[in-house]
Amino acid sequence: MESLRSGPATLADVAALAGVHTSTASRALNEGTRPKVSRSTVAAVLSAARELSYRPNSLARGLKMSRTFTVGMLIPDLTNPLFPPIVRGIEDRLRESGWTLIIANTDNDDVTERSLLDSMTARQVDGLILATARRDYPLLDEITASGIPTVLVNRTTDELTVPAVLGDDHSGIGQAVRHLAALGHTRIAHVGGTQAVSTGLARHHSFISWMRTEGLDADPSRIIFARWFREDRGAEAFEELLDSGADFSAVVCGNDLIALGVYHVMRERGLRCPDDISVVGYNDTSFNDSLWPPLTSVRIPHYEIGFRAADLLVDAIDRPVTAPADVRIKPELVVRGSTAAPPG
Amino acid sequence: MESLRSGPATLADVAALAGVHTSTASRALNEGTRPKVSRSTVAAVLSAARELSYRPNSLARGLKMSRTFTVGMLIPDLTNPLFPPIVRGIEDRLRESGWTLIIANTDNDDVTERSLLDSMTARQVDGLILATARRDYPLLDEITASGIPTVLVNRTTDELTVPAVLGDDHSGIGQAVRHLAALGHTRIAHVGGTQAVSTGLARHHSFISWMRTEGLDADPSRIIFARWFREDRGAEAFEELLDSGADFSAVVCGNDLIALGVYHVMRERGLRCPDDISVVGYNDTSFNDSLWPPLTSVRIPHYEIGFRAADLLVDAIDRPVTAPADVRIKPELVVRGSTAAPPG
DNA sequence: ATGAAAGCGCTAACAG
DNA sequence: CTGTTAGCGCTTTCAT
Repeated sequence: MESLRSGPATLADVAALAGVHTSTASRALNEGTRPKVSRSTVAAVLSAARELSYRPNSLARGLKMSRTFTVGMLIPDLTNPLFPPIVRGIEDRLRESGWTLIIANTDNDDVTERSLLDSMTARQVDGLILATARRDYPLLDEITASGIPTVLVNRTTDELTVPAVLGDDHSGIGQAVRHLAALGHTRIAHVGGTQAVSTGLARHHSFISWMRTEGLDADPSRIIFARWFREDRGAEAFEELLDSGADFSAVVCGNDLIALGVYHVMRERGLRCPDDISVVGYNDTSFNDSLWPPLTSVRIPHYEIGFRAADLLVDAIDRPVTAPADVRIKPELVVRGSTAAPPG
Repeated sequence: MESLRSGPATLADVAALAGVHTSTASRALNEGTRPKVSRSTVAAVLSAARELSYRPNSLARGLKMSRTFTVGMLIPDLTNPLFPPIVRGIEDRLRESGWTLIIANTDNDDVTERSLLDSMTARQVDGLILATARRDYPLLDEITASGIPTVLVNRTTDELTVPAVLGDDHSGIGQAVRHLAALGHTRIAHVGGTQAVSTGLARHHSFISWMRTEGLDADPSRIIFARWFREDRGAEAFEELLDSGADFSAVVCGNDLIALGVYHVMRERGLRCPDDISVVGYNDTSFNDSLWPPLTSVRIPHYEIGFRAADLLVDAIDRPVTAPADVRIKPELVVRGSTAAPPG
């Protein structure tokens, strides 16, 4: 029953084989319009479609319906272990509804980001998920102005014009600080991440706030920021902290990579973890329990964050306008070998 | 100069503003056909396009040209740290030529894989990059039959019907074995990965071959396979090897995750690395130098592998048929603290 | 319940 | 060099 046409079967082929008009075939094939077609014709069309292994051309369909069932996602860099689970969560949720994801890496470059955005809108994506937000994020205004449904993930902006799905940093840092306090630490340091990004700021503020709650002194001399969420930047900052003569028995890090930097510096300087200094990471990205000592860290359910973000987006696309509300997912402290009672 | 139409500007809008016909506008906008249009008209069209921030609708264009400038990629699981750098390499190369990548995770499930493939062909992808190949991979026949240009990456099949870009496992394992031999090891074990995948088999065969080349005994009792490239499977296999009473002073692992499993078991059993047993990993995925001891591993240039694969694919799409030739990228042994001279 | 006809936005012959 | 015409494959009024 091979047709002579080259290439995959089209709706016209199916219609011809079923002996009906293309419009009827279309109605029979689509869930929504199927009731308008007689049972017998539906059967005929469906069997014709199966026989020809018909797959609707989503380009044609998208052109007609001005809906592509495609979502674009911008991330800083996929090789940051933070993002793959988020992406998986998004993909899995999107696939449930038959949507496809296009991701692209911006490498934190504004020009790249804008050009990628252009290419995505040219591809008529139905929605956008951005993991690239900085606290000050002018690009977002243009995007919202364009009316394309958008959800932020993992990070948010200072002005909340768009819904975001994030880890609850206040809760996470609280668990870290309380854990250390319970072990008997009173002089706790913080090596934070860049304050240009919402997570860096939130963890920093939460640190101060929880220290006070615990009745501890959030001494500014024990707080320092890595210039970026990277191991080398973390090492740099921690060295500076040590060299400043700051006096502490534990460190809460802005993320795991910063904690790795702290590990390196400690090893170099002959400081033992946790004997001399306890260390807590953040995110609990892979491999923490293969480190030595295994790193105590605040585990963020990244997969779920992605999943919820996609959920929100699909909603936003279906429903025109909903008020932008953030979703904050609760993290959980995973205690491992890098934290113990303070020395002495 | 805002038009009354809602939504983004179309070619017709640009043509109207420039005072020419759409076809002329189209010719002026496209590099290839631009020479057919007078200098002045080109200028008028271009300026009109800029004024309206015109972006060609790639759906319409794709429908017309039956070319979408989109490539589909299938991977087992993005959260395996092996894949992000490959994906980055592919994306970066693709972007150079204005192509977009769609990736999807199969979780090693055949049914999922087929359905994802369907959805990609429905989206009219111009080419496919597969990181999901097993040595026996019937799906590939259907794909090649469909005529869609395809490149394999990281793994290949037994029958080579399609070009593949891979790490040179023979070279990599050779470097590992020679390194250990040079340190004085003679009784070297191998905890390989699954033999259902080309890399598992190639590394295993290369191990035997290089042992012989070095004049060492590739004793089968020192060779065992993890059921999968995972830490728990690696631990499982290594325990079995130890329990079998095999006698060795070094282990070459099928990949880093298996090596992590080996680390865990050694720690549990009070074996010291490298004092009692030297360990070599494979792939050199992130974090190896944050482990303790830092893991000696064969570094595969994954980014470059992805880049070359995309290169090959773009070529294959432009040029109808080229003979399928594999590209094998040379890896490099990174020596760290997990390897040393044998005890005694 | 089905067919006819129009059109999404674009490019590609084919005139002129 | 430019305009006319047609059509990619699909959905969707509008008739019937």
